[in-house]
Formats: sequence, structure tokens, C-alpha cells
Amino acid sequence: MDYKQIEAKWQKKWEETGLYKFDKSKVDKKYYCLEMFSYPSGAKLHAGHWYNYGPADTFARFKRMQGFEVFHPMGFDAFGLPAENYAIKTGIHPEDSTLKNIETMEKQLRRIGATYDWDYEIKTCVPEYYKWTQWMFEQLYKRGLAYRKEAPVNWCPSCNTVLANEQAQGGVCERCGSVVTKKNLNQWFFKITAYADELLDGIDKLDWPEKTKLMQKNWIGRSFGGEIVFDVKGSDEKIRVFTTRADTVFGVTYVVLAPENPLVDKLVTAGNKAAVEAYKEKAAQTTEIDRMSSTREKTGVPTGAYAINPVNGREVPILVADYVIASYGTGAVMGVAAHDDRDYVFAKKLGLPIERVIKSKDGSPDELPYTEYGVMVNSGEFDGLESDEGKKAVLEKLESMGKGCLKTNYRLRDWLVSRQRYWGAPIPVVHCEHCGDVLVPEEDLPVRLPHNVNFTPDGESPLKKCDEFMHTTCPKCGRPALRDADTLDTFVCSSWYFLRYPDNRNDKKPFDSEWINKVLPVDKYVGGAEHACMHLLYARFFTKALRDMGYLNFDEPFLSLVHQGTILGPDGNKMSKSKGNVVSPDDSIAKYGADIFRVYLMFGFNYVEGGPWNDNGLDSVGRFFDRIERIVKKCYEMNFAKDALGKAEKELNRVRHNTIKCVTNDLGAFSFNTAIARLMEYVNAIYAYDGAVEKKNIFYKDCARDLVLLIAPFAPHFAEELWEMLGETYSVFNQPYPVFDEKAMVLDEVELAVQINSKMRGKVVVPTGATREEIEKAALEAVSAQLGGATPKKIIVVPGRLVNIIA
RNA sequence: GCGGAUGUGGUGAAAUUGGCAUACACGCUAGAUUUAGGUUCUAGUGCGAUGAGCGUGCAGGUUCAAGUCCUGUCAUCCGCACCA
Repeated sequence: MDYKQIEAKWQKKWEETGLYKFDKSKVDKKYYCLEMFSYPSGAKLHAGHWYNYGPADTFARFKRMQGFEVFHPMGFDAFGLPAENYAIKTGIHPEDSTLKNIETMEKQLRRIGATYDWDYEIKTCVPEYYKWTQWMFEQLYKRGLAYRKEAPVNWCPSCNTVLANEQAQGGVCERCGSVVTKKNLNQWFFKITAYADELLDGIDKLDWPEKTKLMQKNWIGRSFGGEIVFDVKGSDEKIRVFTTRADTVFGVTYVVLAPENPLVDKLVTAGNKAAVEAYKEKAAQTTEIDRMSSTREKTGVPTGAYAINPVNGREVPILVADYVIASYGTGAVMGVAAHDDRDYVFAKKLGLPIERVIKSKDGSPDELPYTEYGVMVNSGEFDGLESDEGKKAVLEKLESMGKGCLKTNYRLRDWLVSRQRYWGAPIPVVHCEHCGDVLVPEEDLPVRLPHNVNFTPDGESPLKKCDEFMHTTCPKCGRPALRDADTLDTFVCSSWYFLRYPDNRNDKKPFDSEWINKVLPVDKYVGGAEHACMHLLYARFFTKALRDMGYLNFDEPFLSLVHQGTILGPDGNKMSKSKGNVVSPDDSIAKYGADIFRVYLMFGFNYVEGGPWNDNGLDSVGRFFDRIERIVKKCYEMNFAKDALGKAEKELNRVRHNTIKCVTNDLGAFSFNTAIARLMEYVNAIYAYDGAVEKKNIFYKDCARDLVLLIAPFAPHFAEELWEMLGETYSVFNQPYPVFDEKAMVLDEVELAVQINSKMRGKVVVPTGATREEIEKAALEAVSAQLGGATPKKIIVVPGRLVNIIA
């Protein structure tokens, strides 16, 4: 069979007949199957795209044949840094290169032979889309979920530019390798922390990989604790500290402020001012790499001021140290050296006192620092309380004194969405001297991204240098004003695209709520695991915020999630140009066609694990296809007997129904490799029957027909061709997927393993309905010689499996 | 440092509640068919020369029975990174 020819043939036919057009009238049977959309930074689809999209399409086809109306769209996440960097490198404008790349990728995606309905395509970089991205920003702003504040950004001193977080991974500039520092800029944030609790509590209900759920939970990082107020000696200032271990409060021997904490300047004494200033200066210059290292030596300087411990009135020194993070909790901690590893190291280094206030519960000797829960000692009225009740008791007491309260903190920070970059959606805000930050009125959206801009990075937002963009009038007072020069993080675009697909042509609204509530949520989402704490979290946040605004009636965007594994280079390393181990799918597809390539990808790997590329498996899939083609052809040309079914037919029928059962289960679980193994077994069983039986029963034809139906989601073009060969009418994808018959799978007799003292000693065949006594008898007979007349002490019978004779 | 995962033949990988370890392929060996084949078919293929036996990273444990459960340990990978 000429696979390339039949692929062209069927792709044309599918297109002409609109086979994969989503039928809106059947939305009650909808199944929203979505793959993370592609990023058109490179010009071509690589093996990873195929590995994501090929198997996911098999799943979509399977759902379709199961009777669902599958909504399966595709689009392009077209804004973003890689496209811009590519433009900087090549000198081609990102708009031109991106649109060209999209065109190429669309063509390639069609060659996968997937069920995408291109009527619903999305490109995030076109004004028709980013108009609504800007609209999203405005809604969040109106609800108080978008705000602007001074914040440090990543700064590369060598490239003289700000960097996105993704570009500064590991504290090193992605492009030049320089060490990244921080610089303060006025930045837009989305208040994702307002949803921290719901984002956390909703995770358990999701059908997502456990690993991903855990990562997201840890990322949100909720910790229950309390705030404790320390008065400052001789001052009206107060220091609030956050702690999860209020039971250790009697062991406080000092208090530490983060260098960036504004209290530092207020509290520092004249004699310590110079040292503290120097320390702050040094901390500000500390690189991201060093700041991230938990193994680095702890440093700090005293402020000269003293804090008063509210539980015992004790005066303790106040220090500044950069192991305290300004942005977490209150930017201040109480130092309990005896019961915290970091405080212990710090106290040792600076010669601060260390005082035990917790002992192990069972009284066994323990060493300091002792960070486990235990029993309170040296803690006045609280002595003898265990840590968990002690925590509560201490905070209750402090609360009654007005010196503390229960408090929950999160590791999650608000989402910084400003990017000092060109290739993104402009932020729809005007800065007016008189009116402050003013939203661009909805009817004036989109704020268009100007084409003619010098986007070479030089430390300023590129748009700032574009006068005709920057200068505008204030929508409120009409006086001259400036636009916001930053663009939105690309992750903003991808936080709502799945809502746009079903209503992508709507020019009045981002989507029609009534309609979207029918098509959403996404039933199956397939994409890379690298998005666990970014895109997947942001999209959940958007969904919840839009729900609270009344636009959506569901809580979660993606009910069920699967991550495909990574296809590595043949050397077992991640594919990369620098390693020279990149495998292009183009050659394989040219030689074998899309179907064989897809099936190879599904058969050769565990889908969620991936693994190193190895192309000698392609031939074996090719042989598998040949075997199918030969037997279907033969079957079509054959004359059949119409006798009753014999033993051989029964056996083939059993394999047939077992195959249907297993393949159905496996496909539902994204276990493509085992599904294909079962199909191979079925083909082997058909050949065995074919070789053993002279005059084939007419039922044989049904077996061949089922084979084509079963294989259809995996090899769509091939299956259409075979379906036609069998004389059936177009299309095989309008057929229901075969359903198994439990009765056909019941055998007349079963083979049991016979063990003596748990060692394999033989086999025995018994009738399916045999009683326990009959089975025991048959088993004893089967191994009587080896038993040597000994009377068994005990016989264990596992029906359908084995008999274990304990002698 | 913390959290999570993985470890099975020469290779890719399978294995419901604990129940015949290595399904399905690749590769390899021998043979048959064909004008030729990188075709097709048959047989074999965990280790061990045979048998006994031994075998799921390593060491223990529970059990009639462990790849699967428990304890410890090593290796690799991923995520977080002083979160009080």
C-alpha cells in the first residue's frame, strides 16, 4: 500500500466532507479534547509535537467512535520571547516570522491527519484575539485583581536589559550567561493570592497526575501559624513576626528583620547605622544565585535596638539578616535558636544565646537544635503542654493581650505580568498626570501593538521609544498622557485561550457565556509537565476569577489532565541543537507515512514516560500494517462457510472480545503501547485461525471488520482504506467502536499452575465451573509423583490462577 | 537540605486485589520458501553446558505466596530552594 498516496486521498476526503466539523446541535454529547497549543518559535514540528498530538488524536478519535461529539481545536501561542529573540537574531520582524511559521506548522499539522476542526483556530498574536486578552486585564483590574507596584525585576548587567523569569533561570542570563541582579521597576501584578485557598483546596478533586497536583500544592505552600507582636524598647514601633511554632516563643533570644524591611531604618541606632547601611547595600547587590543558595553562610548585623517578648517581657536584640525574606510573611522572624536549624546556625555564628524550651515527648535525650514537636519546658504557665496544643494556647493568650493572632501564609506570590518586551499584548492602561492609571475604554480596544518598533533590547521597554504609540490622551480628562510601555506576559494569553476556542469568531465579547458553559470545561487536557506551576495554575486562577465575575458557571478549566513524556535523542539526552542529537520526524514520515509514524510513537514508549528515540521500531510497525492488510484483503476475497461455530472459532472469538475489552480500557487510560500489543495479539490469533482452519466460517469476516474498527483511531488513513476494501461505506469514523461481550470470553476450561510449597511443579487443566474439591483432586493427581505419597498439610486454591500444596 | 518519582532480559517495554515474572515487539540463532530481497513462514531465545537451582538496583522483614506490602540502603531523574 502506498501510504503517502492514501494519506493524501483521505485527508482530502475528510476535508471535502467536513467529517471533523463540530456539530453544535450535539453539544449535550460533547467531549472537549484539548492539547496545549503550539508555540511557533521554530519553523517546523519536531518529534515532541508529534508525540503530543498524534496519540492525543488517537484518543479523540476513540471518543468520537464511542459516540461523543468531540470538540478538538488547535491554535498557536504566538506571542512571546523565543519569537522575539529569533527576530533579534535574524532581523526578521516577529510578526512576519511568526505568521510564516504558523502557516508552515498548519500545513504540517494537517499531515498528522488529526481531527482538528480548523474553523475554531486561534492565534494569540492577532488583534482579534489580544483585544480580549486586554479585556481580561481590564476585568481583573476592575475587580481589584490587577494592581501596580514597585517591584524588583531580573536585570542582566551585560545585555543591559530586563529579563523574564523564564529567561533568568538559575540566576543566569539565558543569552549571555551573566549573573542576573535585581532592579526596581513599577510593575503590574495579578492578585492570584486572593484565590490561594480555593486553588489549593480544589486540587484534590481533579483527575490530574498526582505528581502535578503535589507540585502545585507545594507551590502554593499554605502554612497555618500565627503573628506575634514584639514591642520595641523605647519606641512606638512594633514588630510583627510570623511563626508556625508559637510553642517555642519562650525560647526567643533575638528578632531578625529582612534587609528590605522598612522598619530597619526606623529602628537602627546611630551607632549601628553605618554597619546596617553597608549590610543593606551588600544585600541589594547580592546576586540571585547567592540569594537562592541555602548552603551559603549566614550573615547579619545588629541594629542596636531591642524588642520585648510579649510572653515574658524579656528584651532581645533586633538584627538585620538576609536569610529573612522580605516578601514572605511579615519580613521579620523571631529567632529561636534551640528549635530551628537556620536560627541555630545563625546564633552560633553571631554568638547569640540558645535556650531550650521544647523537650522530646518520651523524655529521651535529644540534641539541639531540636526541631520536632515535643513538650514545652521553661515556658511558665505553658510547661507540660505538647507542641500542637501549646501553639494554640500561646496564640490564644497573646490574642487576649492584643499581642498576636492566628494567621495563614502562602508561598505563592502575586503574578507579575509586566514584560519590558515588544512581542506581546500591550497593557491597556494610560498613565495620566492628573487622573493616575486609567483603563483604555472597552470600545477603544484593542490597543494595537505597533509594527514599526526598534525591539533590540537596550534596557528600556521597546514601546517606550515608539512615540506614536506612547503619546495619547487621557480617556478621563482628555489631556495628553502616556500609554503603559510594557506588554503582558505570554502566559496571560494562554490563561484563557481554551475559553475562546468554541466562540473564536465572536467580535462582541470574548465568548458567549451561555454557549461556553455548555462546551467547557475541558474534559481531557494533554500537554507537557513543565507547566505544572505556571500555565496550569494561571488558567485555574482565570477560570475562578471569571466565574466570580459571572461569566462562567464552572470552577475548574481542566477536569482531566495527562502529561506526555519527553522523547530524548538517541543518546538518551534531551534533544538539542548543541548536542547534535535532534531527530527530525520528516525523514521517517517521508519513508513510512504518518500512520506508521504515529503508531510507532504509541507503541515504542510508555506515553507518560517517553524515552530515547530509536528508529528500528518503525520497520516492525510497517510489518504489522502489512500483516493486517494481507489478512483483510484475503478475507474480502474469500468464500465462507455458514456452519455453526466450532472450537477454533470460539477461541478466536474469545481473543477478539478480550482485545476489544483491553484496547478500550487501555485507550481510556492513555496506555497506547499495551493497546497496540493487544491488537498485535489479535492479529496473531487471526493468523493462527487462518492457518488452522481450511473452510473459514462467515464469522471470520466480522473478526476482520472489528480489527479495522479497532485499529482506526491509531491509524486513521490506513483504516479508511481497509474499510473501503471491505466494501463498507465511508467513513469508518462514523462507526461505533466495538463493544465486548463478556460471555464470549468465558472459556470451557482453565489451566491452573500447581505449586508444591510455593514452587512451580506442574500445570493442570480443569473445567471452568470446577468445585474446590475437584480442583484439589486434579492438582494432587497432576503432581502425585513429586509428592511421593506425603499427605499435604494444607492446599490453597486461587480460582483461575493456581493451586499451592503445602506438604 | 526538603519533596516526588524511577530502577525488571542483549534492546523498547508488560504484569487487576500480593497469585505461573518477562506479555507485545526489536535483536539474535537455526531451518523452510522465493529469480532476488531489508519478503514471508516455522522453531528457539532470562541466567545456568545439563539437572538441581538462581533470577525484578542492594540488604533485611511480613506471607502458603512479594516486581507488587513494610524497614533500611544505593543510584539516577524531576520539582522547590533559607517560606520562619
